[in-house]
Amino acid sequence: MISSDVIRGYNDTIILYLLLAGDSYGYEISKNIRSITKEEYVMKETTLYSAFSRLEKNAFIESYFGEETQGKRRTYYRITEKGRRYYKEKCREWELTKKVINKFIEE
Amino acid sequence: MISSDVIRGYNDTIILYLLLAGDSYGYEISKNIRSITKEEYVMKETTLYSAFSRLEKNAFIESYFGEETQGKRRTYYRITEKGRRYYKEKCREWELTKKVINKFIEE
DNA sequence: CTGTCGTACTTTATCTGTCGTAGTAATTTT
DNA sequence: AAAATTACTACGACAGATAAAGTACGACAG
Repeated sequence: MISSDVIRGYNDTIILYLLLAGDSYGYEISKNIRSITKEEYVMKETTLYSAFSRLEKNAFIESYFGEETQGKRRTYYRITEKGRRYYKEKCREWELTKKVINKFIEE
Repeated sequence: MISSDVIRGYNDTIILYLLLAGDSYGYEISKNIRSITKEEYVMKETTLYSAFSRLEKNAFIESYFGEETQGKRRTYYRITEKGRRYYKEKCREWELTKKVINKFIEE
């Protein structure tokens, strides 16, 4: 099991990555994370939705309502230019973080 | 700069790693982290000392007073068997975490 | 036609770890 | 004599994760 304290700080990055491939909404993103990681990481609902509002507040994503005429209305999210830049920054940071933590890990 | 949210959850592991090499105390551990990471990661004092008390509460480390006859008295820490097991567990977790996060990172 | 399951999301409240600020205390360097 | 270094403690604030519960709609089984 992966402790949430580790991925904390990368949940936003994970969401942005999935939005790079196209607009999406909560439930779909959640399912994509599960399938991509083969259930090794499952983002909790509340974590996901609170990440959305944080990302939107920071203008890394924008939201709009879907056109579904049936079922519950979806809130779609689109990554912004600022979001793309942030994502790239986090990718660079990740490479550094890996190097740093690796120094304290024995295989 | 490495954001603390990323390493959060590995601070304990970093401390345990350094204690594997022998008993030590706050200030020394702090300096060792700086030098090992070439200042790329600097653990804040308060973070460090609060990690000590958490680790001790969980019986991953034990403390004892140093014998210095001068200077401020040091609190030394020793890793326990339970601490060693926890450390190994975190190492395995780290390998999995790397794999998971890497799936969402573009170089 | 009722209950359950799957989809999709919201609200509230709590917990944990980090960190800013400040203070204590002794020694060493300038 | 002042400033820097060593070594640690106390307090309070904050952010992100999460548990629990609820809302809302459609589909499908019995």
